[in-house]
Amino acid sequence: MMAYWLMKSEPNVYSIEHLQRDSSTLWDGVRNYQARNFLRQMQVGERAFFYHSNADPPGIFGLMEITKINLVDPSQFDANSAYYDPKSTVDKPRWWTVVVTYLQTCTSPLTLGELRQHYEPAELLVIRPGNRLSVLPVPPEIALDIAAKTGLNL
DNA sequence: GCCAACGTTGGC
DNA sequence: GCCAACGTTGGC
Repeated sequence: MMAYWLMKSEPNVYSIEHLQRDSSTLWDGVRNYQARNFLRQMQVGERAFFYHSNADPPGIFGLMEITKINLVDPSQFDANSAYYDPKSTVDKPRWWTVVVTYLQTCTSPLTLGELRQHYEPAELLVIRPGNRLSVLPVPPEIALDIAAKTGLNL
């Protein structure tokens, strides 16, 4: 079944504009087991909303496609990386990720405040108070509704 | 296995 | 910059 996702990035580190310029990128650095488990569920061709976190305003700014899956995140082995994990080994990696490809930038972004107005925290995990996951599923009905509101073609 | 201390996330 | 929420670590 086709699933929809939401993936967070801080725009001063890596924004939807960066992804548009790069076309594709390896989504590395996720170091939370629950988020990693969602990454491992992703299938080629699925869509993910690009969410700007720690931003003004925070919200959904674009759309991308999952183009490569089940990749070992190389930054876990790189002692010079901020994402280095000394407990991870090449034989037993802990962290996997995907490659995402740019599809679209929102004609009108959906801010966190607007998401809170339209949806329920029980349905849309990103608006749950205290939520800290950087990779989250979005129920298909909500994904379609978000696409309609933001001018994105799923 | 418990839990206090600590670190990180991310909205405001 | 503050701080609440939450995950992880490590002593016991």
